[in-house]
Amino acid sequence: MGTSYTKHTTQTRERILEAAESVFADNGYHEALVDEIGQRTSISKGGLYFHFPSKEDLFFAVMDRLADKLVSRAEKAALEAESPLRAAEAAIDQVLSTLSGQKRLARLLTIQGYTMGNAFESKRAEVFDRFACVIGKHLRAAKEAGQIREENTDLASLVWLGAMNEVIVHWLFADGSSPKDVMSDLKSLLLASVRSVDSKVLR
Amino acid sequence: MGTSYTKHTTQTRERILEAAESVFADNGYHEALVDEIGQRTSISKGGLYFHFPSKEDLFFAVMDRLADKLVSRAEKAALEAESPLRAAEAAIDQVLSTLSGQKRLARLLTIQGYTMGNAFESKRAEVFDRFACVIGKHLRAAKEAGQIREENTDLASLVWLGAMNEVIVHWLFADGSSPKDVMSDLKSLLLASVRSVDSKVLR
DNA sequence: CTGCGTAAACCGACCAGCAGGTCGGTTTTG
DNA sequence: CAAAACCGACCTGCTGGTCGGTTTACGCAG
Repeated sequence: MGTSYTKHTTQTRERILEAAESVFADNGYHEALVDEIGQRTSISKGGLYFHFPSKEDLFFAVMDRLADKLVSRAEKAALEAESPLRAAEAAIDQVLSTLSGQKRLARLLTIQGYTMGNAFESKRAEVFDRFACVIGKHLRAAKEAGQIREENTDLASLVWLGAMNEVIVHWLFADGSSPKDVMSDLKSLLLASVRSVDSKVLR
Repeated sequence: MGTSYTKHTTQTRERILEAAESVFADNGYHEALVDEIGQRTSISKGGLYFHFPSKEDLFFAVMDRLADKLVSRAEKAALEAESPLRAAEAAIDQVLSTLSGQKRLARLLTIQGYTMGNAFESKRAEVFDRFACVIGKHLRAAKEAGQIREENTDLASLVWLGAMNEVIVHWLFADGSSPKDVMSDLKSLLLASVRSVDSKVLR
């Protein structure tokens, strides 16, 4: 598997990423100290900077890694679904239930991610877009399969994503109901938002 | 109207808030310089600190002021609606169209707001909750009026809010379609998510 | 197997400079 | 003439990043 660069190096990088993830998750970007990552890793600052050129790059690497994990989970779950719409459903289901077990990760992805200055903006866009694409793909398929009424699937995936995000954020602050508890309600709301109805639209 | 504290002082405070708003909007919290606020105001740092005890407090004041403005706009718009559901619709309509004309404000409320560390978290929760309440109030009324099917109106308002937020954020990054352009699609999505249907739910 | 030399990996004391906050003094207001 | 309002040079803590030096890993010759 390509990337030989001594197994040891790769392991160390991974160790750093792991620790960094937790430090960033706890404190957000600015309040996270490089030194603390060093402490938790038992790697000196110099060592850290041997593997990553800057704090910012390290942060990006952490986010990428996280997004990779989650997106692949979501897509895997989607594969096992028996219809496009179910697939989209499964994707958000997966993300929600994963995150609801890991407050810190949830925090990192939704709130802390922002805690950088302008530099991060495009990164946040990138990460969120990846999720939006996963949802969008299945929604588009669902449209072609006639499962949904909504034409604007891009917008719909944005809405779904935004809804998820807000539910998570809300849970992070007011530790009331966990995302798991509202999941079924949430899913029916989101499904209703796009599903085709045969009845006349009344209002 | 209470707050006499010399008209002059209040004016100055307002001037500071105005400038601070624009500086924060441009740069986010961390990258905003107190000195720059001083520059744009022609008030020295000392003067600034006479009116606000810290940069953080100043930022909070800016956010509060902004939220006040927007919420009252939304509620005013809701008043003129002829049904609860229409009122909820009018509220988000108002917010979206206001923000779509002011990228910088939109930025401040959605993205830059986060750029503080943990200190801001509760503030962000507070501000967003205020919007959620406005929506929630009308949604609840709509439920009682039988206009909507959805039981969980709290969740629904979260979903609406999250959707709006995401649409705005997306527009801020990829400067494609403005919120105004997608507004009608968005509204039908959101309405569909809660509206009562007479047809059987099929899937 | 052993020793050796080179380069990768790692160390940690130190630096730099930035920006929030202070404070003694000055001006304005009433 | 107070007291409020304002000034702006200065201070200070903090923290990302550096860098010369040390240790470890590893290929290779003897």
